[in-house]
Amino acid sequence: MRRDVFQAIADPTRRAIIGLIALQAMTPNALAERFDTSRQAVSKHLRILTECQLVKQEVRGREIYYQLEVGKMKEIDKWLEQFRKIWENRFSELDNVLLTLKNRENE
Amino acid sequence: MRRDVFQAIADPTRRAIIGLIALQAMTPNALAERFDTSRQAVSKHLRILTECQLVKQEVRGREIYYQLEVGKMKEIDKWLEQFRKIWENRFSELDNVLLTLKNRENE
DNA sequence: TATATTTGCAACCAATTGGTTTCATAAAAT
DNA sequence: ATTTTATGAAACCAATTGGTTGCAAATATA
Repeated sequence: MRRDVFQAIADPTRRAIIGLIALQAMTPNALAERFDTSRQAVSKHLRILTECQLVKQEVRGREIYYQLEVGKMKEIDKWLEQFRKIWENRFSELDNVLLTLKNRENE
Repeated sequence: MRRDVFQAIADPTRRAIIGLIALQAMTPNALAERFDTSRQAVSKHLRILTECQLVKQEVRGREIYYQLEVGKMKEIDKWLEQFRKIWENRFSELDNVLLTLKNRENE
């Protein structure tokens, strides 16, 4: 079964869960209240997030607090790095095109 | 049908395609040679990438050159922004512990 | 003109996904 | 001691996914 960060963040509910537990640890029940699905569905999402180490658990009695493993998010950032270089350079490329067009007008 | 950037980058083959056409525009045939799947499979990936505007086409005779719409990648970057703040401020280490403790107090 | 090349699309298929309901277990509350 | 609460896991299901093969259309080449 493929379990990586990219597959994990593909689902909108999971992205929302990530957004919530990034701010503070939450239990499955507390999370489920925020969504329009069953607690069990949220539990399955948490299992997926756990499997790709995006989330860690802290057991407290019968409750389990889930919290984001923020560092894992860097994996996405790392992959984005190569494109960030490009889109930052795009500005100068665009500028060059505009300059060329402007120069042609002046001839 | 859900078509967003996050779903698009979930597939490893699509991520590889994105990586390739980020550097230079390529035809479906040229792309297919780089992978262990059929041209049609690559074509389907390109369709998905097109549908979420991650890719633009340039028709040249019977060939179609696909190129990355780099700006669209910023959407991922934008989503990551909120977490970048956390991991850069080493917020994840100490303060999340404090948040958890605060959470306990509130019960 | 006839043939080869490049491509997208439709039909089909097995595997995966995200959801459900039902159940068992463990901890807290009564 | 009994009941309530919190949770994960299993069985099931419809929809989606990523792949295939077999077209048809359009462009290039002989």
